[in-house]
Amino acid sequence: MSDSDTSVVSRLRKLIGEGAFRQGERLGEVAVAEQLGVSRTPVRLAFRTLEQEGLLQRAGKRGFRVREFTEADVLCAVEVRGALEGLAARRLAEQGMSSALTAELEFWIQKGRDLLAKGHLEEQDVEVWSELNRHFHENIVGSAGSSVIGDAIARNNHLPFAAADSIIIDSEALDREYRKLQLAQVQHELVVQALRHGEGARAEMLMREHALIGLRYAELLDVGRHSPSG
Amino acid sequence: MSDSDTSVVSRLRKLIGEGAFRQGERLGEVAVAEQLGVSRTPVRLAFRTLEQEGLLQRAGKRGFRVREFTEADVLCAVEVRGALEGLAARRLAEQGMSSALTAELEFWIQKGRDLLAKGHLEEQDVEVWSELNRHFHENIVGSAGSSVIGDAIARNNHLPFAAADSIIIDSEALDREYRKLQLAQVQHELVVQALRHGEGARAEMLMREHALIGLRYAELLDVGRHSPSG
DNA sequence: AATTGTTATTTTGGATCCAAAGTAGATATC
DNA sequence: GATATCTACTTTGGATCCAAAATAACAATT
Repeated sequence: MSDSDTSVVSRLRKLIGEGAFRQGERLGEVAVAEQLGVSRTPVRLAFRTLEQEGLLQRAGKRGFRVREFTEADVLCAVEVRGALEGLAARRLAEQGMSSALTAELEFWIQKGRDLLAKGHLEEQDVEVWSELNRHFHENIVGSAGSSVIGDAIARNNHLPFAAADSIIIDSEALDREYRKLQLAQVQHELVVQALRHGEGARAEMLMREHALIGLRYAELLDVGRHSPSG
Repeated sequence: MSDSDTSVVSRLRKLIGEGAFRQGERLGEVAVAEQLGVSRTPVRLAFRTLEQEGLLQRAGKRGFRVREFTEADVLCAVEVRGALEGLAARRLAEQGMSSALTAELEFWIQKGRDLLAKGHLEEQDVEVWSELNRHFHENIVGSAGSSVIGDAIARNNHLPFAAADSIIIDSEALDREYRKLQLAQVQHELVVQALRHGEGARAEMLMREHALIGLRYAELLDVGRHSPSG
């Protein structure tokens, strides 16, 4: 039993995310089974899961193929997350935050302040940020009064580029990443501010904008460094 | 081959939607297989699909149980659809509509006008409305530039109460349903108006409000009929 | 009497076998 | 030469068998 099935799912998820298969490539059950060293059964089960996650598509009446993603798909997936997290934030602002939740959010906010306090970013800080960022988002989404929103976000996050913690990649340019995280921190603090004051619309819009930080802010943050054309 | 697998999935989906199983009831593979008259294999495949759809949940390390839905879940699922359809509408307004799409939407709008022109609702009108309503929504969501939004909506719609065409139920009170459809028609027309003028924010909000028509408008439409307390 | 350890039963995961459906290729006929 | 039909091969769906894991029940010991 164990999680051999989950393992096949996650192994395939990883392979697809890494681009081990061509976009649109047809995946045969036997071929994948041999490649992973298991029988057809767990592969068949995994295909159904991955189909629902959106990583595979049915190829006509026979088999599955690797889902193809365009630039527009990536942007859309990020906007979807923004819309859903924004919805969660608005609901949370409208229903009011418990003091426990307020404290929890403040805790992770403070972690962020501490991280950025030293004025620059180091390698090991990346994981710390990823951790606190995840907790921040999960606390908001998880407190929206229903797991439905969180489920929708989780399904969307199966698209490898849509997840909230896929912000950090470039550990070569730590100074640029530092400024990005500074901005993200400000956005986090503003969201909490709006939530505390019950400002639903503002919380929603801030959260939605915050989702775009991984996409649209790169060139902005390079202004004054490399190309001052921005 | 055929769609025996799909059949098991949809049969189970139907059974769950009808409440054939208790909320939170554990489903064993053998029991369900016997009940449906198939072997364990298609049931195992179906469980994975239904888990991703959110109708089943993993029960610890062993088996699945029927997902429990609260009132808050229902409201949230509808709001999620509103948020996603709103996102699609805003994107569509911002990118501009093709003349073909405009014509298509106008066509279904006109169908709605025709349906409501005679001043009352009949039994067979329900299916006609369901058809045009579906086309209206699918055209907007399908033209948002990426299938990601549509996929997210489709996954959300697997929750039996969240789908857009679950508006109509009460064929006993056709006069109330008529007024509801009148309102829906106006909302459809306003959405198209906003889309044509490139009013993204307005299109988004109209679409979002439109999603709530099945939930929050019942008492409103009863005003002046049964209980004038609204 | 309570707790722990062992055993038995239940249930799921994985592998293999068979059947059915689809696709492709070849042959025959027009 | 083109098209249509038939056949062979590929691939997936369903059933069954076996193994492993988890739960439950029972017994033994403290």
